[in-house]
Amino acid sequence: MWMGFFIILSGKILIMTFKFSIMNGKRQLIAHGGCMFKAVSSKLNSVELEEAQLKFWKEKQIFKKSSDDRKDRKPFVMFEGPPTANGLPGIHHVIGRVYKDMFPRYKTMRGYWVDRRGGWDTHGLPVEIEVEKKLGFTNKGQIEAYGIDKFNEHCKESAFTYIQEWEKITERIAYWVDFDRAYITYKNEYIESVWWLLKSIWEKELLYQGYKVVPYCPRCGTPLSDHEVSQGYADTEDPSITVRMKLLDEEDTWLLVWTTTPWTLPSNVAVAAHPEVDYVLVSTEAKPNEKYYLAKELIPMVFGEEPLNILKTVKGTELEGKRYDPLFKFMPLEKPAHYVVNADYVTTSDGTGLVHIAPAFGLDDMEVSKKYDLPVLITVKDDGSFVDDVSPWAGQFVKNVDPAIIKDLFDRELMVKSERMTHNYPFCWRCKTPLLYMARPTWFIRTTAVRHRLVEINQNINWLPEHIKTGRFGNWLENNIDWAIGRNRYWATPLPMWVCEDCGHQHCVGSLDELSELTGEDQSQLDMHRPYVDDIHFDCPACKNGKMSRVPEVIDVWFDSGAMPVAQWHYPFENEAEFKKQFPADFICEAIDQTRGWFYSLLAISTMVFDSTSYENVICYGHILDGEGKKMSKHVGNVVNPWDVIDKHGADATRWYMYTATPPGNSRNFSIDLVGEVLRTFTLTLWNTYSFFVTYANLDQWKPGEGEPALYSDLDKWLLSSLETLVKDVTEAFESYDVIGATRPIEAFVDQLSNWYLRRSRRRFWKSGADADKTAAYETLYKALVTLSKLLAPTMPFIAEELYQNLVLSVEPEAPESVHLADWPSVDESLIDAKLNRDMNVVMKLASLGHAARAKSSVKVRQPLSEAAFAVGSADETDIVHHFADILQDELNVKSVSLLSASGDAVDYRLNPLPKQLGQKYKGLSPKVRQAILNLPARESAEKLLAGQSVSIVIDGESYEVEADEVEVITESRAGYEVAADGAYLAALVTTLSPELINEGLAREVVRRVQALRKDAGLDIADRIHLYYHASPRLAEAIEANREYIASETLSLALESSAEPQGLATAQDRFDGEELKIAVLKVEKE
RNA sequence: GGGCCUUUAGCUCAGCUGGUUAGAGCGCGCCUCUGAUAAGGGCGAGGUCUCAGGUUCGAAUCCCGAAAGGCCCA
Repeated sequence: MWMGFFIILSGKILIMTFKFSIMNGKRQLIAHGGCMFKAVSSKLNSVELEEAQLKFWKEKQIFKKSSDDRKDRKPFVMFEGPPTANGLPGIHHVIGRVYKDMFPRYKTMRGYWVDRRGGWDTHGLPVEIEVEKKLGFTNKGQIEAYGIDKFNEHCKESAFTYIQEWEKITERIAYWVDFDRAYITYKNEYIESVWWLLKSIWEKELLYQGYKVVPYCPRCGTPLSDHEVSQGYADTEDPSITVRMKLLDEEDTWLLVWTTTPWTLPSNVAVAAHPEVDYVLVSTEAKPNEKYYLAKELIPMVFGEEPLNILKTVKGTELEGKRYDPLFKFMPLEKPAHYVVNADYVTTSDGTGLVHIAPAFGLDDMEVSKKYDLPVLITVKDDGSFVDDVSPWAGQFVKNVDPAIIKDLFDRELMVKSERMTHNYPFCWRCKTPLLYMARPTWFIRTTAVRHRLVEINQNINWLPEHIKTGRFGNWLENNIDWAIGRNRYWATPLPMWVCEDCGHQHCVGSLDELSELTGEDQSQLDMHRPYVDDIHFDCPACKNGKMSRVPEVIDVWFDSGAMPVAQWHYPFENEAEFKKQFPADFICEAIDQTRGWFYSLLAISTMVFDSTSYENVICYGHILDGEGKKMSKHVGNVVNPWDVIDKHGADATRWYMYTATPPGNSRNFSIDLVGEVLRTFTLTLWNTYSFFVTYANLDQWKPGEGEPALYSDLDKWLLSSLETLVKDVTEAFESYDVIGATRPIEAFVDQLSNWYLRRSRRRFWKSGADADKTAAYETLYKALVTLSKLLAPTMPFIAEELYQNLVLSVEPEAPESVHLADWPSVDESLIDAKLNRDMNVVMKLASLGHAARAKSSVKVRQPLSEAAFAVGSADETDIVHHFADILQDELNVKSVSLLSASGDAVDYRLNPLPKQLGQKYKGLSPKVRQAILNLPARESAEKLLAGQSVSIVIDGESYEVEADEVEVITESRAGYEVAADGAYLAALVTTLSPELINEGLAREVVRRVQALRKDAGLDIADRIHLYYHASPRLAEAIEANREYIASETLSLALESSAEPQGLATAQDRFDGEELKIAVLKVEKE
C-alpha cells in the first residue's frame, strides 16, 4: 500500500511517500538479547511509573527493610507530630509529610536506623465539635443529657473518620511511616503515661488550681475556644465612661480612670499606670481645688480645650502604691487592694492612661493581679448575673445594669464623663449573646517556674529558619505565662486530680496501679476516659473520712501530643530501653503555627520532667496559600485537593515543587501549574538524558567497566568535577537540614548535564565502533545518572528508584535491591577541579555569544564558517579559548577559533574600573581614581592589564598603581565583524564564505533532510540504508564533494545519483535555490 | 493593639558580609537548531527592587518610619 502526503518543513514543501507495510513491527529499538538495560521510552508517564514503584516497594517490603531490619544501627530519631484524622488531608498536609520524609531517607542511606513510627492525635474539641454537629447538639447540656459515654464513643470513631484517606495519600506521596505501630492518644497505655507525666509535674509542685479569664457565654454557660470567639466579632455600641477615684493620702486629688465595662467596676481592685509614661497632676481653672492625675498625652482627649493648670509631671513608677477610695465596697477583701500598680500593657491610645483593674474580668488584669497578689473579686455568677453581695443589682444580667451603675456614679459625683462608643466586641457565635471575659477556676502548670530553663534549653535547638529561635519562639518563651491545662469538656485525657469533698485534700494519680491501690479494687481494665474515671472514688488519705472525687476537667490536647516522646512507649511502665534510645529527637518538622502548639508542648513537658529538650533540629515550614497569596479556606473555596495535583503530575514533581519553590520558612503561593513546570523543566530533562543513555548503551551493548579503557576528555573531567562538587554540596546541605541546598543544585546540574554535556557529547555516542573516547563518554554519563539516582532518592523517591533499578541492578544483581537501601555516595575530592569548573562557565558564555553573533549575521548554524575570535576580560582566562577550541568549534560550527589579540585592528578597548575593589582600597578617593582610570590611554593600558601588569595613575600629584584585578578590560569590535558582547566577553565571526564552505553547508542541508526522511519513514536509529538522490547541478557537486560525510552521518551504505529516486520513502524539497529529491531504502541485516 | 516573617519582571524565585549595566526559570513575540527531549540556542518586550526618610564615595542589600499580605498572641 502506498500513501503520499505533504509535510510542511521550515516553510518549504517536502513531498513524501512511503510504504507502511514494511514498517510493521520494526519501529522499536527494543531490546533483543544482550541488552544490558530495560528499554526506556522517551515519553514519561510519571503517574504510571510511580504506581509501579509503589507496587514494587510493597512486594519487596522495602520500607520494612529500610527501617525494621536495621535496628542494630545507630538511631536517627524523628518524631511524627500526630495529625487528627477527622478531616480530609489537604495539600498543606502533603507539604509537611514530604519535608518529614526526606531526612529519614537520607539518614537511612547514611547507615542509620530510623524508626518511623506514626501517630494519631485523637482527642480534643475539633473532634467533639464534629460529633456535636452530627448529633445536632448546640450546647454542653445536650451532651450530658445524651450521655458522656455514648458521646465519647462517637468521638472515638469520629477521630478516625478519614484514616483511610490519610493512609492512602501518605502512601501515594511516599511518606514512609509505620501506621501499624502508630501511637494513638486515646489508648489507655498512652493516657497512663500522660498521667505519669502530670504526676511528675505535680510532685514538683508545678500543677495548681487557679483562676483563668476566659471568653464566656453566660447563656450557654460555657467558655468558648479562641476559634469560636473569632467567629463572632461584631461592631457594637457600649458605654465609654471616665470616673474619678479619690486618693486617700493626698488632699482633693483624684485618679481619672476610663472603662467601657461599667459592670466590672464593683470588682475593681487596683488602677494600673504604665511605668514609663508621663503622668500629670492638673486642675481646671473652673475648679482649681480639684486635682486630677492622668497621662500627659491624653489631656486633650479628656479635657479638650478646657484651660488647665499643670501642677506637676511624674513617671508612672512614681504613682505606684498610691491608695484610693474604691467606688464600690460590696465585696469582702481578703488581701490588700485599691492602690496604683504598674503594668506594661497600659497604652495611651485612648482613655486616661490609668486603667481600671478587675482581675476576674480581664486577661491582663488577671496577670497583673497575680504579680501584685491582689484579691480576685467574683461579682458575677455563671449565668451572667450579679451575686448577692452586689446588693442593689443582685440577680440582674450585668450588661443590663450598666445604665444603673452610671446613674449611681453620677449621683455620687464620681462620674467625670459619660459617652458611648462603637467598637468591635465578641458575641457568642451560636446565640449572639455578648461574651463576658470571666475568671473561671481551672488547673495550671506553673511553666513560669522553669521559664529560664526553657529559654536556656532553646538556645541549643537548631531552628530553621533561624529567626524562629530568638524571634517568634524565643519571645513566646520569654513572655511565658502559666499553662492553663484544664478544659471543661469530655473527649480528652481526664485530669487525674482527686479532691476530698470534706477537707479539700488534693491527690494526683499517676498510674492505674496507684488507682487500684487507692480504691482497693483492680482498676487495670478501667477505660481511662470520662465518664468512667468520674465514677472512681476513694477515701481521703488526709482526713480519712472524706470521699475523694475526680475534678471535672480534662486536659488540653496539646499536652497529649507534647507527651508523645514518653507516651508512645508507655514509658515508664514498659519499653524503657526504647524510650531512652529514641529521646530526644534529632529532627522534627511542622508548620510555623506550631510554635505555640506542639513545639511548645514538647519542650515544656521535657523541660519540666527531664530538664532536657525533646528535639535538636526543627524545620518550621510556612503555609501554602492560593495563587493570589490568600490563605486556603473551605469558605472561600480556594482549597487545592492534593489528588488533583498528584493525579496530574505525580508525587515526585509535587515533592520537588515543595522542596525547591521557596525556603521552608516562607509561605508559598501555590498552583497546580507550578508543579507541571517542575515536570517539564526538571523531571523530563533528567528523564530524556536517562532515556538517551539507555538507548545508545543498548545499541552498543555497553556495560560499565567493560570495553576499551576510558580516555577522559576535558568535557568528561568537567562533568565529573561538577558531579563531585554536587555530591559535596548536597551532602553538606542534608547534614545541615538545608532543604533548598539539598535540591536546587541538583536541578542546576541536570540542566548542565543535559544541555551542555550531552549536547556536546552526542556525536561521541552516535559514532560506530568502540574506542577509548566513547567508553569515557559512557562511563561519565553512567556515573552521573547513577549518582543522581542516589542524590535524588530522598527527595524524588520514585524516579530515583526507576533509574537505580535499571542502571544499577541490571548490571550488578548483588547490589542492594532498592536505591533506598543503597549507600549515599561519597565525595571523591580528587576529581574536583575548581578551575575547570570556572573555565567551562566561560566556555559556555563564549559559545552563547557566538550563537548571538551568528543570529545577528543571519548565517545559520548549519553553514560552517572559517573562524570565530573571542575576547575575555582577564589575564587568567586567556588560555581558555585555545584549551577548549574543539568544543567551541563544534558548538559554533566554525573551522577555527582564536583569541582577539590586542595588536589586531579588529577591536577597540575600554577600561571598566571595578567599584568593589577600588572602593574598598581607596574609599572616598574612589570617584577620582575611577575618573583617572577612564582617562588612561585605553589600548596601551588594556594590553598591560591583560598581560597581568599594573598601570600607573596620578591624582593630585600623587601616583598610584592600579592592579590588573581592579579593572575589567572590555573589548569592543570595529565595523566589519559580526560580534556579540557581554561585559568583557566578546565573540566575533568571520562571515566570508569560500566555495568549500558553501559545499559543506549544502551537504549539511542534505543530511538534515535525509535524517528527517529516515525518522518519518520509521527507521530505527541504527538501520543502514541505501540513499538515492536527484539534485540540481550545484547541489550535486556539493553532495559529491562531501560523499563520505553524508554517508556516515546518514548510515548510508550506498549513495547514488538517480534520475528518479525510489525506495521505502521519498522526499522532494527546494532550498537555497537548489532542488533535491531523495529516496531511502532500508538494508536488511546480513 | 503587640511579636515574628514576607514584599525584586505577567508568574515562581536568586541576588553572599553594601560594590560593574539588578539576574534565572516559566509565560509572551520573533528567529533558529534538532535522529534524546513535552526540549535546546539566540534576540526582544517586561523592573520607580512596595513607599518615604537616613547612613555611605556607593544601598535591592544597613538603619528608622509607613503600607500590603501571612502566622501567632491580645
